[in-house]
Amino acid sequence: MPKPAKPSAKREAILDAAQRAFLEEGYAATSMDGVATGASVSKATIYAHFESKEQLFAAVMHRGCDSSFALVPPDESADARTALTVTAQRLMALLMAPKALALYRVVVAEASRSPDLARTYYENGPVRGKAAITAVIALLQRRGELAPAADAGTITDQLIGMLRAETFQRALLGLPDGRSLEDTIAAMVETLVQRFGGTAPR
Amino acid sequence: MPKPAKPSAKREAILDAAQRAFLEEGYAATSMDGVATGASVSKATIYAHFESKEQLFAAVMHRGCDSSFALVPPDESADARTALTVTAQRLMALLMAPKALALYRVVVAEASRSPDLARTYYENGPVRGKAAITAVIALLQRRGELAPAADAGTITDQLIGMLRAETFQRALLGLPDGRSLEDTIAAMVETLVQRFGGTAPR
DNA sequence: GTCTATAGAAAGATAGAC
DNA sequence: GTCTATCTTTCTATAGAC
Repeated sequence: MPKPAKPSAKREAILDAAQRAFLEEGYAATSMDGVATGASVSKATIYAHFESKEQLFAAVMHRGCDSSFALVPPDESADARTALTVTAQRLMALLMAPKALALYRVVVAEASRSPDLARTYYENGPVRGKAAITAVIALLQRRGELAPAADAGTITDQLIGMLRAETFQRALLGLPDGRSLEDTIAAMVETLVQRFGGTAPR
Repeated sequence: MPKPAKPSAKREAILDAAQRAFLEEGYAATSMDGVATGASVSKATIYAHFESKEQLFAAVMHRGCDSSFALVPPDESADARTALTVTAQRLMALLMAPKALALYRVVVAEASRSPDLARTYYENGPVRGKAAITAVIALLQRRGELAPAADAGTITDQLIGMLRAETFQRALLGLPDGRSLEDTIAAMVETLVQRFGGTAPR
């Protein structure tokens, strides 16, 4: 009966070691022996808690997708440029965290073999992140700082897209930084403000 | 002496089967037995041509990165909106091809263990693609259809970023399409034209 | 639940005949 | 170069004692 998700010291150690291994090596290259050693536990103990390697992977990854993407909204009084800049900085801090990058790599790699995982990741990561940013954009629109020329969701997609263009992709591939993150953010803010700026200085 | 890259029927069959396997299963989950079967060849024959699984992987993937990303430029006479739209459509056709997606997944997954591969991919894919699009942007700037407010490289990054935002990410994760590609392209074109449009109608 | 020990299958790589 | 057969290691998973 390896079902109950009761917290237990060994169980947590197994999950932690497994997460480290799966994120670093990927699913196929991770061995149960390695996880056992990493958790200072015998292999049999792992199988007392999890039915199979596949289920251990699912448990670990779904847990990783939940531990969440809290995007703190900018101060209400901030003007458009400030709000967009702060939002961008916080989003990039989330996306560029080593663990977030590793999680993304594994989810993408296993997407075809673990569709549930891909969906869970998407709903908890990108979808939540987009919702948080859309709220910021919508607020700026209501205040007349951004024109309602396009709906908030579209603007948000463009914002996120422009941010992930260079820096994120290079990080994902393990390549050294190209242009600076600050420059990318500033260019993005400028484009959105010039495009959708309402009453703001022109 | 498994070095000479002499073309040979069996050698090509091995490379083809290996490519199929690596792109579908990933590096670790691909077995040499599977490749041998897929190529209708014995395992020993593979080792007569390639020193190890790792070298076979490198050969296959580098070949895949070369077989290239030719981005045909739009007609010289096209105006900004048309040129940007056509360029976007052609770029997305390249990025969304199933093989291109599979290649990207594997390169990302193995980036930390195969830095050379990541670099090769980046130079042959994203870098070439960006160069091609930057040339288009620069031409539009010289013709006065786009303002030189930002350098062509920055505009190109924003263009690519906005395109890859939603559709590409969902495809990468194997999720069904969200908003339509046409809408994404149209919104991107509008943003860039409104932001950088020079003498064009405003 | 937790361990040691091991079963049983599959992996990467090679020997040797042709 | 190409094959069959095999070596050796490593893997997932389990049996059985405690």
